[in-house]
Amino acid sequence: MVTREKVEMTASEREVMRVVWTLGNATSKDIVDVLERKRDWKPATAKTFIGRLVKKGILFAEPHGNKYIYTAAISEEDSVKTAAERFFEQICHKQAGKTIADMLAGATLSHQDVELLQSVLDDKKKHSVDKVACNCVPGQCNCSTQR
Amino acid sequence: MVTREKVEMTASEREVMRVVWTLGNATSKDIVDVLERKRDWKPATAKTFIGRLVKKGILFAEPHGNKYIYTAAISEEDSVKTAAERFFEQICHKQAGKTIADMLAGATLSHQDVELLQSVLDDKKKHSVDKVACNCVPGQCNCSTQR
DNA sequence: GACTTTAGTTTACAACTGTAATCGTTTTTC
DNA sequence: GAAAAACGATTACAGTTGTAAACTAAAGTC
Repeated sequence: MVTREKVEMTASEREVMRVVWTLGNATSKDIVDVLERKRDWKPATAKTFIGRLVKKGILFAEPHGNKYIYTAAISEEDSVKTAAERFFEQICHKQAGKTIADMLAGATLSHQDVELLQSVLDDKKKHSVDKVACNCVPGQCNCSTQR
Repeated sequence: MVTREKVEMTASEREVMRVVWTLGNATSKDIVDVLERKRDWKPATAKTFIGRLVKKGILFAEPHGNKYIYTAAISEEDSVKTAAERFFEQICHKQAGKTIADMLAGATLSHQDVELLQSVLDDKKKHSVDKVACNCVPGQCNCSTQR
């Protein structure tokens, strides 16, 4: 099993982090309560994930009396960005555009989102290339035969 | 452990599938060769993943003499789409726009990609909303306090 | 102060993953 | 046709993940 440079978390661990990101400071009770309702987790289950996140250094546990106040060691934005990167590492660079277009098509967007996207896209227009370079090894994509 | 409706695959299994998607029909040798070079996998390792994919029904194994010709049971496009959906299930709907914008900013795009994206975005403009509805349980995002 | 609740820690345990060696057959190859 | 190579199946085994009970110690409650 390969050691990952960037600490990554599982989907379940992310559930815990979302509570912490939302609240800023969270007690285990906060986390347990939210996930008991959302995921029907027993308190012990949430605690297991809390413990694992602390061990991984993704959650800080500051002693506060006899218990802890938990805070996030990484921002939600960074974490989502890292997860997105990992996602795109699994597909050919040439497919990124089409894939993002699919995501876009499937998303519900606000006017503000659309504006932001338009400005990013405008910027991309200035830097778009004739052909996106393939990052695959031979046999893992048909770049040569692809348009 | 929850049973997933849609069959999903791990990153390693996806490596195998990419070879099959690329070649259309692949022998185990094709797969072994590509991944021996790319990932330095021993032949046995690739074979394990082939076996698991067949068992999951993601790979078809058609007997051909004494060996098999492997073909994909699902298209790469569908598979990427499913993976993307799973990704977005993990974050608040309200963050989707920003997240897609980040992905866009980080991607290398062809002129054609930009055109496609522009047309999707144009369509989105017609259907964008004032406020994206939050899909989170209380305590897992700050919708009320967010712009 | 005895009893209950709460928080954190330890232990459990099966399924999933990554990584492969070994084994039993076929198929080549000389 | 005997030896070597190739292929698929079986077995192995440690680390990860999901799910949680049990245990321990502190804190609040009557």
